[in-house]
Amino acid sequence: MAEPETRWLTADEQQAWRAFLTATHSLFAAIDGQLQRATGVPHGYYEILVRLSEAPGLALRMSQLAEASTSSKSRLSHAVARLEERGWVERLDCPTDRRGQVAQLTPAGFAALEAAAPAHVEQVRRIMFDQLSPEQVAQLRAISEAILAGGAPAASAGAVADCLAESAECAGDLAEGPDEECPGQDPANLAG
Amino acid sequence: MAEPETRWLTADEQQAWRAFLTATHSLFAAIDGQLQRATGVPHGYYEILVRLSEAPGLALRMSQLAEASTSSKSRLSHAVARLEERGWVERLDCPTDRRGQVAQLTPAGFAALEAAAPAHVEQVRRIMFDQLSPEQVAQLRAISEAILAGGAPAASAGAVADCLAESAECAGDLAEGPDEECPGQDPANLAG
DNA sequence: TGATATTGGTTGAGTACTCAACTGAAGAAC
DNA sequence: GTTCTTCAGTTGAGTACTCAACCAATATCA
Repeated sequence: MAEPETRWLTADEQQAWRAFLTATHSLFAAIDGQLQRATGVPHGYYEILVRLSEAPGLALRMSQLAEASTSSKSRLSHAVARLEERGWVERLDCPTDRRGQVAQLTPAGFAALEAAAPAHVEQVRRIMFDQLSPEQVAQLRAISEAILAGGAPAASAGAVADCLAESAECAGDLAEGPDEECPGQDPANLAG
Repeated sequence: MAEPETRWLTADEQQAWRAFLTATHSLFAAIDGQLQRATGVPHGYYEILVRLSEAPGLALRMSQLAEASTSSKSRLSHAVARLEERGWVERLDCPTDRRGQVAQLTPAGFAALEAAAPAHVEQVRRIMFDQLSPEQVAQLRAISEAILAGGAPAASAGAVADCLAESAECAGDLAEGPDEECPGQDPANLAG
């Protein structure tokens, strides 16, 4: 019944871990700070707006939005409440399930997102991509996916795709968003 | 006077960015959750204890501890106050600068750290290192250092080393910590 | 049909973090 | 010395997140 011997980190692992901690900490501080100053909302809220902007009808069921933005239901509920106060998001009853709520991006929210995106993307690029070679970008992606695959409890890419598809069914009826000029047309540029 | 054209992310960059966001989010949630359940304090507090445990005399000036744990002065002040309530850290007046405070790890704090370390390190290993090849670990470290070097406003490794050295001068007089059996003896294993 | 479990989402309390304002000591300028 | 500036650290207000408790609607199943 001996305790399994702790597998301590090697010196290399330790240095990698600390570099990772420091880098991510300062990276997120920089990303969040810029968004907070520019828009008054934190990065997590921006992510919500982006996910909505990419959804059919600019709308998603709460639980699916939660998954898509890697957020707990509680956190999302609080966040959407704040965004609703700002007039950037609206809550609507889901017609197919009376328990459900659908969050929809308003025109004002859409405009705010459009206004904030260039500076945010520029910041992401400055802080991260300008510092990395294309090979490193590919490596980082592979590393991230390996970590995600390794049981860390979060939405897989597949699950996210699924819920976007599912939500169309429910959100389709409601949508009347500003569909033209939608940045969602090129869904790969808002940098979540 | 034309706006510089926004350098939008390419599809590859976008995918890397989102994978990175999702992976770090779930990784930190897992790390923090485990520590919170096991010790009742968040990962940031654990980092503070680790830095103290590695410092000469188990003590550091507040500002240097702040740099070493990539924390703002305000955040550190709040955190140390909480740790002091728990009896894990003590605040002492700095003998060479009457403005200064020195935070010192108490025996109870040391014991708490010692008790928490194995499970924490195991968690870091499970979530991260078990998922990555040695090459990927090296890559991640290089990537992290590149991001850090690229102007993200945070303490460089050199600055941290400096402040550990400086603090010895001030903390030396006070120290009477549990120096034997100190995990700081092998400073590469507590996984910050 | 009616009892139970599950799902979708909200709420409130507690905690941590950020920002700006502040105190008091140390250095610098003169 | 006396003033001015900077530095070290704390404080309080405001905000976001977590957890657990909760309500209401839907499935499940006898």
